[in-house]
Amino acid sequence: MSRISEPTVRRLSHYYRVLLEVALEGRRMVSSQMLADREGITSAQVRKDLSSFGSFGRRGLGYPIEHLRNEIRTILGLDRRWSVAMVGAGHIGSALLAYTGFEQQGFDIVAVFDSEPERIGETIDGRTVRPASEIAAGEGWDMGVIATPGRAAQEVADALVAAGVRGILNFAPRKLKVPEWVTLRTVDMTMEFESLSFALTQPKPTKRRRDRT
Amino acid sequence: MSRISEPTVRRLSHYYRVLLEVALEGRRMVSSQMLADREGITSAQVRKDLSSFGSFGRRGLGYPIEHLRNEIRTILGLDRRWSVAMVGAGHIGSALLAYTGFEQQGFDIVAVFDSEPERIGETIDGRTVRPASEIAAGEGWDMGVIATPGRAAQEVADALVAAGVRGILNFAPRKLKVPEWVTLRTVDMTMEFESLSFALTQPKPTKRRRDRT
DNA sequence: CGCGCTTTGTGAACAGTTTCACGAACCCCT
DNA sequence: AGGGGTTCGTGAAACTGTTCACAAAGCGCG
Repeated sequence: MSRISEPTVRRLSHYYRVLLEVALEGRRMVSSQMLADREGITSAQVRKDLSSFGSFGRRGLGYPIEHLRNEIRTILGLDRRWSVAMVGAGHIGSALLAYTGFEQQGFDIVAVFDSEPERIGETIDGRTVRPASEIAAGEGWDMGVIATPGRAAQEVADALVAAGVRGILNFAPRKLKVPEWVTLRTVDMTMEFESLSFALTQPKPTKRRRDRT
Repeated sequence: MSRISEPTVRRLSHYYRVLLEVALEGRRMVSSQMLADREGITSAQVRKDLSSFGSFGRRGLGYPIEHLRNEIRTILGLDRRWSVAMVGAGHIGSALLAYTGFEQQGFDIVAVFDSEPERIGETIDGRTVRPASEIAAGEGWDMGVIATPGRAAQEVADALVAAGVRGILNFAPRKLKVPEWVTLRTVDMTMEFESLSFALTQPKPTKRRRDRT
């Protein structure tokens, strides 16, 4: 019942998906061992994670899939819808807009902005691209996604903060500064490549830790 | 001079970029404090990171930018080119193909595969899309990128392993199993959204740790 | 009902990472 | 050449996260 750590949260996302899978297989209960196997982690880890927000399992039986899934949904805040502003309608932005998975999870991308004059007014997957200057006015978005080139990222982040978002997902290869009440997550694909490059460069088959995701 | 930990490697990527920035500002030396400020971390962290692969700094002066940058380039394996196979020519795959930043860092996406018959033969940014069945034959790629729907991901990963890649960057929202000699990195955007959603759901302004990237 | 089997929940040990704190090295100025 | 100011390198301490190991709970079956 203690604080839920960041690594635990990330694993909860996985459990949430695996639980759907095993539910579809017709099961009602699932053991920590089975979850662990599908995740490539230890069963102790699973139990510790799940125990951090309550005792749902039954000894000798495992965890009730439906109930556990509902709990996780609540913990992760997936029992509501989130309104999201997307900034940057270039390659990455469009790709994200086209992906329907976010909407299925409750993330509605309700506005799209770009600073390229020629893209303004264009329609992408049903949303009209608007000028970046309109961001700061804000329309009650919960989160913003930054999919612009690196040089514009900080400026956009500032505008999103001004617009009142409380969370930002940044795909630009830049460290951004945001006030402490705004949560920032950065996905830096170049860094991922470099991390791979490092691992492949290591002379010894370096004690290669399991994928940290 | 000890082992370089994964968190350190990720920060090295950042230092590498920041070093370019400060070099362009005309400096020759940079202090751990200055690097730390731009990264939003502590100077002690920077020194620990850099000391893990040698002593390059000069007390009282800081680190020589050019030299340090070259060191990091070597450590990260960015002093050579890597050949990369991309699997999945959908939205995400195309977006990655269109991004020129990877090539600039030494990552050459030299082949593109897809399983959709209608996409085979299509040309995306100069590369012709080939059928996924040809992956396993392999052409000496160093790495593979998986940008397919989740259900196809494991199959693709197996093919890439058969093709002899030693690193895989996975964008599909799935845990993949690969042999221990293959390094796997997963970028799961849905999980990033869920992690944000969790942070925004927390009642208290939870002790919100700085962006871990 | 009692025994054997399974599986949870958790304190304790362990491992890995970050921060602290301070001696040593180095520059610059007088 | 000496003193003051800066900054590195690094052992030690603090912290965070993972794994271990085992008592307790619960089922099924004879």
